[in-house]
Amino acid sequence: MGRPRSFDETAVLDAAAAEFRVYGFADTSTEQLCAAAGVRRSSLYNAFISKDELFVRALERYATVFRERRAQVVADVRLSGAERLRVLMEDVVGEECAAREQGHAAGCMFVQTRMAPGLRERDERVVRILDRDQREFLDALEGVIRAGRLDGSIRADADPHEGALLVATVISGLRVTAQAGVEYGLLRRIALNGLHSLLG
Amino acid sequence: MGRPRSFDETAVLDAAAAEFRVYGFADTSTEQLCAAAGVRRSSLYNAFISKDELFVRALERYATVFRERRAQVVADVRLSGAERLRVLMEDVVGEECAAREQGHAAGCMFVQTRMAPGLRERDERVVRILDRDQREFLDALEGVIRAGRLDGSIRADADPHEGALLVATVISGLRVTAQAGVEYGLLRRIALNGLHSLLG
DNA sequence: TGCTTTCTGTATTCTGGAATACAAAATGCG
DNA sequence: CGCATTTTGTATTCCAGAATACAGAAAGCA
Repeated sequence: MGRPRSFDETAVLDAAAAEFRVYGFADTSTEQLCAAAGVRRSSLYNAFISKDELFVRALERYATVFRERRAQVVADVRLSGAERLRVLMEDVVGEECAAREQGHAAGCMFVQTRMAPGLRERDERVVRILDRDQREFLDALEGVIRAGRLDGSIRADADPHEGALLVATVISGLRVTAQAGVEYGLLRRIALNGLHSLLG
Repeated sequence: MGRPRSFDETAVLDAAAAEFRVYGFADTSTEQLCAAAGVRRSSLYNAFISKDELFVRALERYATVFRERRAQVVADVRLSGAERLRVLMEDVVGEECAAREQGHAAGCMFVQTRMAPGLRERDERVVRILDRDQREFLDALEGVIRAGRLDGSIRADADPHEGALLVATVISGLRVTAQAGVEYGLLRRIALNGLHSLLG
């Protein structure tokens, strides 16, 4: 059946996503992608058709990785609703700070892409992925907030839909603020203060 | 003295900033800039040396416009501290929603630029502008929060420095969330909920 | 040992868009 | 008017980086 692939397709997608989320689509060259993934250009173009196509697939991959990580926390019934929210925030802050230690910012493919109209127009799949992920995330958050209201860890007068949007907003904000070089502890407190209307 | 400029330099910078903040540096072509500013390419290159140079100057301009708008609100002693914060949020939400009516998103040159490492590296002035503006904004916010604590409109236990960073974070988050097409009233409530730890 | 497919490596083409070059008309000023 | 400088308009150059081409070597499998 011919020589098999010597590289792992999803590993390449992960590497590509890691580059894209930091430098954005336009400022990531194909050779940069090759270097990051440890794959020759010919192989890259053979496996994925073009830079655009690779981007879409990397975005898909990025979305599923995130979804799974989130699902872990969201479904963790050992934690109260409030605790689950805190862990989610913790993850974001940790990720950003860890990335900063390595020199560059973590970035976020969603934030990057959402702020780039050109990218969204280039391929309708991009919009679909973004929208689907956003909706799923908000739904999950709503569930957590409802759970928190039941177990008493979240204010009873908190609107789940509104609360979910607030959490998402604060997370996006943190990703931007983190670029300015705010230290870990402070960033963490900001995150919690942002959710004050939920956590009381 | 030769033929004078037929266009207003700052008007061009405003137009350029308007394009950049929506489409970002890479996805804004020079002819797009010419069209937006109503100026021929030759004139553009004559007045501003290059696209890079134009970007830096547009960013500078963008910063001063924002600074002045903010200063208006921040210095308005007729309003309580809390009210001033509310007006600042209101402005952001209004701007984003107004832009959406016109089809495209408002975007934000600061958010765009801060999330683009390539852009920051291209010119040290970019970093300087970003940092200076951020510091100024945070200082102004700190002042407002202190004032609010004195006039009783803001919780006495709110830390000014932390609070300022929270406001800035929520604003950045709103700019991202707004891209997802959240309606005005909801966005407004999110903004206020984000400041709950300050406003009580 | 063939057959097939992927890999390595390098060289080449293609292309969008930034930047330059002029020539000629326009405009203000002394 | 004559000088200086900016505009208009088009045509051209230039370049980074995406994409293609292709010739072998490598690797699996029947």
